[in-house]
Amino acid sequence: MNYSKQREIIYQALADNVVHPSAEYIYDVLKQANSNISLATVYRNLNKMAHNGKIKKIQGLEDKAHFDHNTFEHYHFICKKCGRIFDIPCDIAPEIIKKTQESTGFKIESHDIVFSGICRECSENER
Amino acid sequence: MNYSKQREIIYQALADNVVHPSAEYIYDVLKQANSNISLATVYRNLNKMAHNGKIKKIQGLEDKAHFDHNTFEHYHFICKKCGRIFDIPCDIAPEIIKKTQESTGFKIESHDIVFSGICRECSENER
DNA sequence: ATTAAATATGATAACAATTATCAGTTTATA
DNA sequence: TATAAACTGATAATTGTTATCATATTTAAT
Repeated sequence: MNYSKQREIIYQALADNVVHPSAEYIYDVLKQANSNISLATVYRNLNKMAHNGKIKKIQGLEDKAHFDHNTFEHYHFICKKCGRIFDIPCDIAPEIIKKTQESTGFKIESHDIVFSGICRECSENER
Repeated sequence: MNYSKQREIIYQALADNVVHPSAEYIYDVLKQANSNISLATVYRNLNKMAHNGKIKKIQGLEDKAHFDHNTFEHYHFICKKCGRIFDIPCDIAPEIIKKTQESTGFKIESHDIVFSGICRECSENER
């Protein structure tokens, strides 16, 4: 894999961003920053980086994929009301994985946990 | 929700099936069984049944959704080689949920865990 | 049984997210 | 600096899924 300027700015846009953006969102951000990047390039590089573990791809309840530059082990919560995605720190999973691997004989290389429900803010706004 | 013949045969096709089929797969099965069912009807009813808890929708690693008539709590493993989806029984999750709910204040309504890697069979075939 | 309202259907058009294509450009390497 | 490999922008194509709509089926009330 060669160096590429576009991959660099895509990663930066992802890392600078508080939320967990979609490919389209990153594309819009970069467009507004006067880059003449192509949407295909955004998809290509996000997938490439997700593939080799530089970033994480979040594919869960929704129709489109989201990305996360945080690669330390954590999970996600999607709010059904506002659609926001929150990080969920978690340390119980290693047990599950070990247990599962032993009982099934499967080689587990990755795993994802996606919770969904109503976030606190939306829950409070409800009444 | 009214009774419907089509929903009945869709559920049967799902329940009779060993694998975790996609909507398209169920459609093909029913087509070959001489039903003149429509693909839209398959999608409509799978989603409806998933919505009211009669079946489970698996949305995870792949590009398309899969369905499962097993509604007891369990998770899934997707083999990166053969693409098959396996059930993973699991009883640790309730702890995670309680913990997460307490620490975040989020109301968790559902969750999904998708493991991926290489299944035993593919692992053995590798050498 | 007959009717009327609600719900479901098949066929297909529309849609949104993503990927493939391809000619031209950039990067790494010899 | 020449060459091959990798990357890019523009956009066409693909894929999974949903919307539309005229017709048919189901349900409940007469």
